[in-house]
Amino acid sequence: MASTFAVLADPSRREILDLLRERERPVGDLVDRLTLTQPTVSKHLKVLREAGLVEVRTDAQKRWYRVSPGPLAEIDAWLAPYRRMWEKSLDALERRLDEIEGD
Amino acid sequence: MASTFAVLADPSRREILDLLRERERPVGDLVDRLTLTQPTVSKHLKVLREAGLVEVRTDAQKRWYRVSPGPLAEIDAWLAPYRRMWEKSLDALERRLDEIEGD
DNA sequence: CGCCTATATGCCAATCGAGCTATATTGCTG
DNA sequence: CAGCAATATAGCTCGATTGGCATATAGGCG
Repeated sequence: MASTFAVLADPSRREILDLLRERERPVGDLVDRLTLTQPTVSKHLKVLREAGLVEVRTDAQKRWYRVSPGPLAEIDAWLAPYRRMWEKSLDALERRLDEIEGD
Repeated sequence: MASTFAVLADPSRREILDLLRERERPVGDLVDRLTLTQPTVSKHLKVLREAGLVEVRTDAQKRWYRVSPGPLAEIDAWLAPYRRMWEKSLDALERRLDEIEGD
């Protein structure tokens, strides 16, 4: 998991993931939707691939990329022990709102 | 949320958060537990503070740091739409295991 | 006030990462 | 095979970031 956070730290890569979450896409499709050159997009895809966050399928010259969510599940697991902390805060917020509503 | 991932990308900072998750701690306590110098730890704490991931309480010369989980909840929200993707995979895995068990 | 403790800040060196342009590679098609 | 389309790689630059050492600041204490 070590480097998954580092991979997700880049906004362009998160944007790519968000696009691939909708559907599988070839590289050119991503280039059209981002304000980055094709080589830059390919480089980000390589990083995402090596981190296990996307997978490729070859179809003639096209490479169809799709999300591979495994590492995201590990991030989720890292978050788990913190989750109760903000749930507690949210509960407190809810109670406050209930109080106000009660007035 | 933009930069929260970048802040979490550094392993030292994640380690600091993990230590603070157990309990509130003064800076010197963190320095003792990490292989970093005091100025470096203070610098990481500054980054965490500015990202809203920790809060400080002053007590004479000591500064007690604790986790402030708000930004983590935002990470969790970003993950949400992906969650069904790996839950689906886990479900498939479970079904496979059930099949094997059924043999 | 002088000194000690605890923490923060300034400055520097080294490294890393993102983006670009130019070029290589791979596969189809006439 | 020539040529086009789609993608990948190489090489470069610039800016950001990490970590350390030295030093400043702030708060007790004798």
